[in-house]
Amino acid sequence: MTQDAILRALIADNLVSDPAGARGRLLKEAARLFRDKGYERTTVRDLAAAVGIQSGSLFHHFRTKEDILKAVMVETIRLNTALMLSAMDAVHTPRDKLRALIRAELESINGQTGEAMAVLVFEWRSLSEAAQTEVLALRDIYENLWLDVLGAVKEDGGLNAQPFVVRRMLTGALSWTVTWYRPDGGMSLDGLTDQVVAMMGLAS
Amino acid sequence: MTQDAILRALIADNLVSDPAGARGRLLKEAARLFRDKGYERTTVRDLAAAVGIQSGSLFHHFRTKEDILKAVMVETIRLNTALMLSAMDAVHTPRDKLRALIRAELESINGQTGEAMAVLVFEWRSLSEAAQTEVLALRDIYENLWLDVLGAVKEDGGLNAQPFVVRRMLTGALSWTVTWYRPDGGMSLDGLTDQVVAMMGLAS
DNA sequence: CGATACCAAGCAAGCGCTTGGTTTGTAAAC
DNA sequence: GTTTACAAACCAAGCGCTTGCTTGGTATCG
Repeated sequence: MTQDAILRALIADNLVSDPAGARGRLLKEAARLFRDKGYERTTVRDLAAAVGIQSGSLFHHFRTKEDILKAVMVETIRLNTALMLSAMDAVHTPRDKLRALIRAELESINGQTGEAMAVLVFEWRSLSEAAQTEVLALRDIYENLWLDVLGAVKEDGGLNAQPFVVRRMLTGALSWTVTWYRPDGGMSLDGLTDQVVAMMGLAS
Repeated sequence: MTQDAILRALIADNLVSDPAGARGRLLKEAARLFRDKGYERTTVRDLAAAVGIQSGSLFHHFRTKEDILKAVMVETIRLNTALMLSAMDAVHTPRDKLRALIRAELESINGQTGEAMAVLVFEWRSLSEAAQTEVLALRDIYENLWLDVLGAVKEDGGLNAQPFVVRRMLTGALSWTVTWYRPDGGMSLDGLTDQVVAMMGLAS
């Protein structure tokens, strides 16, 4: 399945909003504003202006401002979990799977969904505790996938550290690329993936 | 020099505030509040209450709320640069120096100055651009130290990736520990350092 | 006596969100 | 094939509250 096909399937199942629709457009603008200015500094008036409506009209689509933040996060996790599962199907050795995971996460962070992924990392604390719990449950599938693959690579002798520590280190390292990596610079996403693999002493 | 001696020297030079004084106590509380609730969600009333004064009285010590954030960041960088330079003096091979840097940064993040370090990472965008530029200049010494050591390790054959990429990956990975690592859990700071070194395929 | 540290009170601006009413799209009823 | 019905989408206005910060005055202490 292509990335577009995956997106369309999720839209059909009502798991993510169509970016062409009013709700989807709002979420896209919200992700951009939340990343650029932070959730707290972004006002409902900013959000409304970004999609060309009055601030009060926002509350026809979302109950609260926080619901918008939560929707950005939930839909991003859903999309990226699907993309990641699909990327895994294409390869078969543990090391290839690890590379595929790294590559897929770098693409999430620095590609189309990058704005929303940055929000997921940096605006986490702006969610109420109740919402955090909800969103966390969605991340479990995603995280267990990583741990399984890292465990297999370790079995294989390609890793000396503990999988759960490595996963957390990679979460930080890969998320952080959003602050410095520019896809249109001198290094491609594949090149960046190579660097991460090389850093782990897993030359391919 | 012990860590305490370094701190005292900096206080004497007026480069960081004495934690016993009014200003130092406020900065300590500010770091804690900014980390726990975020800069925007922390009000000047919160800050004042934390040190037991009226909100208006804050502005006798700091011109603006942003000045408090900036002071937290500046003093933290000064202290940690000094600690890191000192840690480097104790060892001599490139690999030992790298380990010392990793260990020192983990200690900055998860030890005494952890609250302020988390603020440095997560509240960066809350600084005005002018203040960001100022603070960035201070980080240069610190960062060049890393690049020199990583370059030497690469020369040594202990590294396959590019030093500047590795430094950025490590920045992310080590900063991120603040979200999950607990010093009072099952793993010591030295153990965590071991894991990072092992992950890089640099078993010691 | 003068500087330093603080308090009590409150201002102007901006915030999330509500309200009551109008437009727009759609589909059944005649 | 026009009319009627009705919900969804939106606007204009503004409420109640919180925000960072100011002001004028009062303790405290070398």
